[in-house]
Amino acid sequence: MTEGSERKLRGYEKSLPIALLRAREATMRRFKPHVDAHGLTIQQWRVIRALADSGPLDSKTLAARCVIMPPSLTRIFRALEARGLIRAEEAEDARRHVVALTGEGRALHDRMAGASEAIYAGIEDAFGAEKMAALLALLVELREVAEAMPEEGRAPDGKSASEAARR
Amino acid sequence: MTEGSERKLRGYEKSLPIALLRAREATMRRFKPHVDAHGLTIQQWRVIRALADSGPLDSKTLAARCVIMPPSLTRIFRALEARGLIRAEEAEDARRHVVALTGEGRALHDRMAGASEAIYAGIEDAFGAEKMAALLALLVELREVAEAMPEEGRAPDGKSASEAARR
DNA sequence: TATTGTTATACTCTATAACTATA
DNA sequence: TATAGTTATAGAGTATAACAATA
Repeated sequence: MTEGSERKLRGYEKSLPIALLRAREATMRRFKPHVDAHGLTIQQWRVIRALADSGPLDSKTLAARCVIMPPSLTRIFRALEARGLIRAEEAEDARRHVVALTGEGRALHDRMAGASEAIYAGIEDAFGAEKMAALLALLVELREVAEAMPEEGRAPDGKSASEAARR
Repeated sequence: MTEGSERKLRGYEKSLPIALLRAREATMRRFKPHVDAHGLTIQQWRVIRALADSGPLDSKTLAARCVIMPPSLTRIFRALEARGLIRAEEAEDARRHVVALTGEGRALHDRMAGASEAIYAGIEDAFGAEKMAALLALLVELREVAEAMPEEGRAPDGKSASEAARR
């Protein structure tokens, strides 16, 4: 009896971005105390994990992979470098800022990885491994689909849509 | 050839929180220009949608449903109230701050709903309706599972875990 | 000229604690 | 005493534009 059931958009609970947000919030809550305890922010931890997983990376790649804006990354680099966890690396292209984990950074990552895995395993146990795998696959596919989309709902040229969005 | 494949945690790409974040980022990107164009922040739009969907709500409920911290909500209320989009409502319990959409707020919501649905439909078309439904169901279930979990990996009393997290 | 990244700037949100007022 | 919310405060990230350096 919400009084006006005429135009409900899609039911707040069934909105995809909101469902993604809430699911993320609920799972992140499990990891955050662990990350906090090591004096890292969530974003800093993402950067460290990406580097541990892929080796040295440049700023642009990290920005995309960690979903962090370049200006934020600059600050995060400074903070992690000041703690001796990462260091700048030589790059063929001198424009690129490539960073790598130091030994200390790798050690911190490895130290944190165990507890992180345990938390993950707890969630997977409760949720079910097959569902977890299915969910991950769907998330990756959704991301690819959404990234491949032009701008609005259709139009594979992606020009008129951005204009429409601007006003 | 990342040089050290010994301890990979889980492969950055297969981390659930990161997959959720990236999927959300990719989909949000479709909606953001639309929300921007109406002078709302994403969080403000979440509040408006929740109110449009459920009728008047108190601060605590909105905080949980929109994943917004109470202090942020206070500020958002002020901003939306200043624009005449919401108003405070009487509550039996005088401690509660219940807000409702005004006519103007409802009108704005309805005006935005069309384009929002179109964007949504575009994503659903590209992704597939069954997958979308499956994904939503998994997300809701994951959230419920994660929320029901104690603190760390197990222990259904949720005490020792929070202590462990503190140090 | 285009690209990569940093700076500058302004704003929003996060997060915690302390406080007020109900209940 | 416990709960709901606001205020205070500090800090981090978002976002955009402007700029520097390199390609």
